[in-house]
Amino acid sequence: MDIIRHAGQAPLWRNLASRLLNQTAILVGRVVSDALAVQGTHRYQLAVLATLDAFGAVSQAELCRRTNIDRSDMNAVVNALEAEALVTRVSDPEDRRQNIVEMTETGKARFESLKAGLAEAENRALAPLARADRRELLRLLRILHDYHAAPPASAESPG
Amino acid sequence: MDIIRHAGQAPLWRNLASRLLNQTAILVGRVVSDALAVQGTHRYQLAVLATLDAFGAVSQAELCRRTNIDRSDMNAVVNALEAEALVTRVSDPEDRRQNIVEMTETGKARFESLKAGLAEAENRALAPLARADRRELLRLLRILHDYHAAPPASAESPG
DNA sequence: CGGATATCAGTGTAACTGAAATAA
DNA sequence: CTTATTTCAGTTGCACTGATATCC
Repeated sequence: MDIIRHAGQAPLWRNLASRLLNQTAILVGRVVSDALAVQGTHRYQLAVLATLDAFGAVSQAELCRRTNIDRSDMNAVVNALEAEALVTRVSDPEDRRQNIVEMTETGKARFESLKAGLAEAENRALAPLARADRRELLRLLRILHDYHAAPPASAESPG
Repeated sequence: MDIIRHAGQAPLWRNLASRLLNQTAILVGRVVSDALAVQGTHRYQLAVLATLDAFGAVSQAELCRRTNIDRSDMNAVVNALEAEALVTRVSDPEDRRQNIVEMTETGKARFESLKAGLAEAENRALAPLARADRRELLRLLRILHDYHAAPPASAESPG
């Protein structure tokens, strides 16, 4: 008799880390993206706002490195944020190749508002995991991520 | 002094489960997809072969439910597998709406060959994690996945 | 010159949607 | 008539590439 639950998937497939990561990322990502969409914001936009909040005004290239968003997409994201007056973009007088992107007061307010919705969404997304398990999951994911990710050059410690 | 490594990302962004899942899935997925590509196989194709290996001949709709691949994409995947003679597709005499998809001997051989390359790729992908950590990661991911995923209707236990 | 930046145009493709045809 | 399956045509969004102009 078949009393095994969640027997819907082939064992190999079910135990494949790559596939579990992919599927779970889609499902969890949907919860979070939906929460952001309620406030009319995109995942990429949150990345930029969070980075500006943490590091202050930086160039687009710097934003790319810190968020892992492509330079091409970053341009579009900053365009959108600028159109909503959430950030300003001014040419750096000391290096006129660069744009300095800075959060506006509106942007900061939006970011604070997003943080609240985000915490709630992540909480729903991680609902089946206890506190300790959540921390453990994040820890393991960070190890994997940092192992595979190219280090953000300008942010590395030299040692 | 700045001796913190991987300080390149904003704390919020760095600690967001949704973002870590997404990024890590991309990086790990790339390792695995590349390994499959060496054998001329797509991620979706592996999903189908693994499911057929575990459950025997089933319909396309059943494959969709068990792999979470869209019906539309599934059609294309089975087309490709059939073109390579890795599976056969015959109309079910008992329900002529359905196609019964079955692995050929060639398909079984391909699957065995894929399994070897796959194990090696997953091993490389999970390299920074010790055995216990790998098991723990899989366990946590499965909990999250199963919590959010719609259960594959026909495979659920009744209780 | 080389190297970095920002911008624009376009590619690949994973995931998804809508609708038609067929059959239970 | 409703529901399920397969199939085709098309859409959306994410990640990425190539080229150009500008500037250090």
